[in-house]
Amino acid sequence: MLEIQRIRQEKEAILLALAKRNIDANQTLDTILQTDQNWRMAKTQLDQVAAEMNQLARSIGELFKSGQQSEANALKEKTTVLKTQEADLKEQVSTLENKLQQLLYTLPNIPNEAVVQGRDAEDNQNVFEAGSIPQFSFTAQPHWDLAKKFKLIDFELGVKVTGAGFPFYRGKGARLQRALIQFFLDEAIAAGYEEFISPHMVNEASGYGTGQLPDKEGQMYYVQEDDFYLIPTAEVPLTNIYRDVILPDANFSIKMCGYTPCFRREAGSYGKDVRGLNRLHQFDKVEIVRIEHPDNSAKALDEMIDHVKNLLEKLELPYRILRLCGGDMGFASAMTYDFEVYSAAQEKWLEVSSVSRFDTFQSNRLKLRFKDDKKTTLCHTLNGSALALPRILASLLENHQTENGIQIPKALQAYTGFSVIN
RNA sequence: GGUGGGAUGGGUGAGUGGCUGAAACCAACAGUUUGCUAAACUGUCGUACGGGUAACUGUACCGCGAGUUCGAAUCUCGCUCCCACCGCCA
Repeated sequence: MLEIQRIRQEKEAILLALAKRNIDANQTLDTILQTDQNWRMAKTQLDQVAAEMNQLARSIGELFKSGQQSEANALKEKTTVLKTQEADLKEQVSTLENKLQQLLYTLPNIPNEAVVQGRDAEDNQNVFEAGSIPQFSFTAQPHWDLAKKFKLIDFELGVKVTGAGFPFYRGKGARLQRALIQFFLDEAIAAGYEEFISPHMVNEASGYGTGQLPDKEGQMYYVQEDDFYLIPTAEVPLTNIYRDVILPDANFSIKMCGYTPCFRREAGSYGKDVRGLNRLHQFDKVEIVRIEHPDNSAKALDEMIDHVKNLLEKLELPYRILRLCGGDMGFASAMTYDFEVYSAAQEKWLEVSSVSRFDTFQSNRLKLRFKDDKKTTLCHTLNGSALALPRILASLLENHQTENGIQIPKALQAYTGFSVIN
């Protein structure tokens, strides 16, 4: 959520920045500013009336105490008019406040200067590539065939027990999965992130805090009976640890990580790239989250990128990094780097990580601030996948397949306990 | 699920209608004292929004929402959450 003060002061700049998302926010911003102005006017009036009421009430109290009944009663009469005025103004103020809040909630974050305008994934900038794409002397198989052949994943069983997009991992597939989680967590911990095991369901306030609500309402699984949402990413519980928190000084750098399953309804995306592990309703992910001083968030983002790079290199996977264009960025993000791994058998790039800075967009919703001298200032938040499992698994299977089975990368072998799947 | 208790500032906790934005203590911060540390003493010490260049000032907030009243942390109603015990379950 953008700060209203900022919209007041830098409307033009915001407009320009939002244009990178292909959004013409001119009208929305005008409505916001108009509503804000009306709100302020009503608020000022309300404050004045309230001050008058307080004054009167005090006088009446004193009169009663000194036994001046009739004078007190006379003053009482005066309050009736003020009371209706106050009620009126209160109504106005809260209506305007709600309206403003709604407007602000639906406005996405403004992209960083480095982000280019663009419509969709086509316009993303390729900023880095590493690793070599394997050449096979045989016909490479896609992971869903390999998974079946080696009994690693059972999609049909998942359909039977739950539904599409909820696979079973079994045997070496399950162990590989667990090994990856452990590997990712160990790497994150070594990089200074504190591990958390978090709830897998969150309340509504948390959904709003990180921006999933109201924007992605229909994309989360919802437990009506208790009003809980199944988390779509560990970002939600981890970042919300710091909802309504004021850090005592400006000297902080909070690094958290956590493994959780992630639940996504993926409504509307049926039929597209959903084969095998490419898109699931439940998947596993290790997330890294940072809360930083505004001056430090650019550096933090770089560190996170290096961290993910390092993971992919240890897994010996060819990958590239894209800086997302305005149109392809998430609602809350100011700048996002996507990591894509090349899948040799599918012959396409698969997104395995998304690393973003949110600047003050989340912290403004979260009311996450720090004290700087006397002032309270909004923190910056960042997060990234490090990493999401299914497509990593898919590309491990596809890229590391040989005629004698699937080779496990060295760095993982200590975790799996086996070096080949055959 | 049943019964009972509770929700006040960073923490503990007082406060049953006006003098309470809120005692006291602890923590924190600044200073004085001190050979150092400690102790002692003094002061500061919530958040948000509005107005003002500023000093400052107004308003709101004692879980949330309504209500009673000239006036509510305090009274009434509804809700939420927490704790304890019992039951059930892992």
